[in-house]
Amino acid sequence: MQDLFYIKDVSRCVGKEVELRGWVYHRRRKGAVSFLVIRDGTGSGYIQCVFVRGELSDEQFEITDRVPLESSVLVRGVVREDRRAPGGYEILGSQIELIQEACDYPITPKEHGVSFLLDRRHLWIRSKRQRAILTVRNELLKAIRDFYDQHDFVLVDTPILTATFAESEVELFETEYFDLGKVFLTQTGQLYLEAAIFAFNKVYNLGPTFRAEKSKTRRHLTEFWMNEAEMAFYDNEMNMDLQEEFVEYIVQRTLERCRGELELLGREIAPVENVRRPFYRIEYSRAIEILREKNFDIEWGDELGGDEETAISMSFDKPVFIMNYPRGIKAFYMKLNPEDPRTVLNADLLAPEGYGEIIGGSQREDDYDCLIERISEFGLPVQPYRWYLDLRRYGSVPHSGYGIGIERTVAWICGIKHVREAIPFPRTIRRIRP
RNA sequence: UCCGGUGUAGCUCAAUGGUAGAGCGGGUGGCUGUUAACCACUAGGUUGGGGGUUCGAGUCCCUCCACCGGAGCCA
Repeated sequence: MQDLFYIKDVSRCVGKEVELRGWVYHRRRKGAVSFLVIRDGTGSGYIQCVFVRGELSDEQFEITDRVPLESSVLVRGVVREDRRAPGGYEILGSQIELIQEACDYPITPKEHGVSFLLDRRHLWIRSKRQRAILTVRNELLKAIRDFYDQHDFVLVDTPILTATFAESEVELFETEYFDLGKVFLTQTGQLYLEAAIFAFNKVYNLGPTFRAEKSKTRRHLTEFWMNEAEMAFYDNEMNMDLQEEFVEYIVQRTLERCRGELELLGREIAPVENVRRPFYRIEYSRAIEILREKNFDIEWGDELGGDEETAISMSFDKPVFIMNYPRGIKAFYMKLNPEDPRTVLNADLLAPEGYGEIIGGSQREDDYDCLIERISEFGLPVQPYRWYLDLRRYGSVPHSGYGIGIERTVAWICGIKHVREAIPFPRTIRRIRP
């Protein structure tokens, strides 16, 4: 097969005749010279093609002057360096073929509202900013997989259709499952990862999860991606140590590979560079004190809402763990704190700059009887958890794990305020298309 | 579900209760180095739907709808 030319390789092709295949991003004409900026989706992805009347047929020159934006074209020409060209390289075009003429592309180089753009998300992802964000997402996911590979974790894919549910109050999407009644789209693969540590010791998953909550905030999607990890013989401290190493790695690796994208997005780089161990660790009780000092009307035992999380995360210049929440507001599977049984051995990690919770983690209850008690404390039926309880009967060990929200992490790294731009095709309460 | 906000040209937005406009985009023409090019001309509207007040409603009132933001809940 013949090698295709890609814009990302342009610096290696100076002086060569190339065949560029891509889409018209921008068009200008100055008299007998017309300029087409073509993108092909590779690298930074844009190159200026220059066409001079007389150097190609009138018919072809006409195409360069008329071709609508986002039409697909093939351009033949010689690559050269030129200071006047954006990016420093351009193609002096000798031939152009219109592959398909785009008709009335709806997204123009001017401003559009978010609603308009989300209705055209299938086209919007071609834009510079959206490509930058999705590139960061891609590099972040690669960094996540590499981290686990380097730390002897095994990828265990957890099911999306499930019959059990881990946290009672969360609303789930339901569907009828043949003769077996109602099943749910998963909200977490954690219980399955807990089973898998007995086979592989350290495991992780990476995939979509679903919440039917009617949330309408910048932090929520109904379908979002989560990475969860579960480690045998880890206590809550070791769990936090690992999360620090993990977050530092994925953030710094992504920064290293996506500095250009972050600059394009206008992201301030210093706070991202500052994401280095150690992070801060405070008790839930201390968090309540801090909030009361800031005049929040909050009592020990209350949930931390969005505003509270923002206030705490703004108080620290690095991510901060909030440890040992009251047992009543966290999930049944979390191990009670032996030093203060009013609380559990957990930690939520809040990203700085007001981004709020990106990780929730805990040590799990590993004692059979305690777990049964906790299930009933939450008013949950024991039957669906029979297999999960088995794990406490056949070689139970102390273990811990966590889950990180991919879109929230992407939004934080990119410095964008809404998670819906951090996923290619967002699903929200009001949006299922495109 | 609750609270707040917004619906005017393809898009982004103006318009004291008194003739519905601009910029961009589209179309036509001009320009031999443009950088969101520029210049000239041009087409484009049941002001979200319905009802009401008024001599007169984009503007005020009622109602419905759609969307946005936030709360609750959560990653």
